[in-house]
Amino acid sequence: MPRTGLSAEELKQTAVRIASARITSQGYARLRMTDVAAEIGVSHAALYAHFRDKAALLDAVVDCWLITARHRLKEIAEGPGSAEDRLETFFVERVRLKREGARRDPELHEAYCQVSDRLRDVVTGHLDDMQATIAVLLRQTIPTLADPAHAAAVLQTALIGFNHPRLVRDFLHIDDATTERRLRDTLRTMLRGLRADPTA
Amino acid sequence: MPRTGLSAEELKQTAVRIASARITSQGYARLRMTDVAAEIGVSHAALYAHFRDKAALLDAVVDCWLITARHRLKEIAEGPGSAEDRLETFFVERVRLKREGARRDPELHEAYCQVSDRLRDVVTGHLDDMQATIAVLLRQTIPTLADPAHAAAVLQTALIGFNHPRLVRDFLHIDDATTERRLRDTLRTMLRGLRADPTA
DNA sequence: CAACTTTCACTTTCCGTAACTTGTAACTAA
DNA sequence: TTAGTTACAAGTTACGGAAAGTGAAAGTTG
Repeated sequence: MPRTGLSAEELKQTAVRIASARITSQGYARLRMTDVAAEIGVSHAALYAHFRDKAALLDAVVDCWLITARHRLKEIAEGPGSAEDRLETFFVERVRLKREGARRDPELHEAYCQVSDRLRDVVTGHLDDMQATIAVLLRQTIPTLADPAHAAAVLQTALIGFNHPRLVRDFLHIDDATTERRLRDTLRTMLRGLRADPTA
Repeated sequence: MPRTGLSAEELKQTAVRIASARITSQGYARLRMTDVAAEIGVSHAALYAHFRDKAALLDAVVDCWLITARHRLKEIAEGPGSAEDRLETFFVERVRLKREGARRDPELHEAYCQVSDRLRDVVTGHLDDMQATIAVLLRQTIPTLADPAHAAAVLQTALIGFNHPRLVRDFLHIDDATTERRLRDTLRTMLRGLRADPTA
């Protein structure tokens, strides 16, 4: 039993929780391993037994949020309703979650932007997962699609303006209804295009 | 006749040229009114007779480049070939110009990003002009379109990942051929979608 | 009198230095 | 022997004062 009374997993989760709270209250730029460690009651060096480096702690913080989002979006993708409705709801909800997150907690969103900018595994893995889900939904929506994976990639490209973390932040000044309307217009136009030529 | 021997317009253009060169050689962040003025051979305060403030000089620098791009793109839009070919070439060339600019002169591109981030008139005006041109090309490409202006806006949204100054810079690591292929795929999917339902 | 310069107040940046932070290795305690 | 701590080097940030920059107004020059 470790001297802290916490298992390795418990200590990791405590560190993530504390780091997350400190980012929210003091800003992304002021996150210190020394502060997190002090709040747990260990030396800062002890954290390196659990996280490879500071960036790994940040990854873990962001991953916590991405996991929550993934679960919510998986529920939608696998829930009731037509494939096309689920696909549309998936995209709308994904944007809504992101905008809400960026608005409610801009510093945690900045952490996400930083991790995303550096193409860290937690984010690229998340994007791969999302894209795979979109491909599945596309195949269900347009069964004649020759290459659903390619179509998913093109669709993601067309919707990057709604989903890219930095653009999400930059476009928060545009109201939710307008954003959602444009998202639906763009998505529907893409789907009609994919349907019109499923071999492309 | 002014003491510098330059007309007001000549002095402005000299200032823009010098500022542009200094941004390129020393970086956007190190542009100083005092340096530009010294290079012209006037006091820094004399520049304020020609530019409202430093931001206005920056606007003029960026506008210089935007005007060049606009001319090139207008040539394409009004040149030979089918409307659809012109439309596609317009988008491909626009992206090519931006990527080339960002690659060849990253500091001037940063100036553009800053001016764009602040939603300065020179950039919003440029975007309006581009969108109007796109609407014209769309009407020629799909004459049944109920609202070409709206369709142009939706199309711009779908292609923002290729055109947004900061994303242009971030995606330079992706090779030109891949970028162009994805751009054409996305554009063609959108056009098929617009054609499939021109009232949307 | 137009086109400058000089001067000024305020703001921003630079710079040297001290303090802090990160990550590692040796050491210690339970 | 695991789970820490301490000490350290190298790197980064904070800070205060000096220097420089911005923009406006008064003054000067051709």
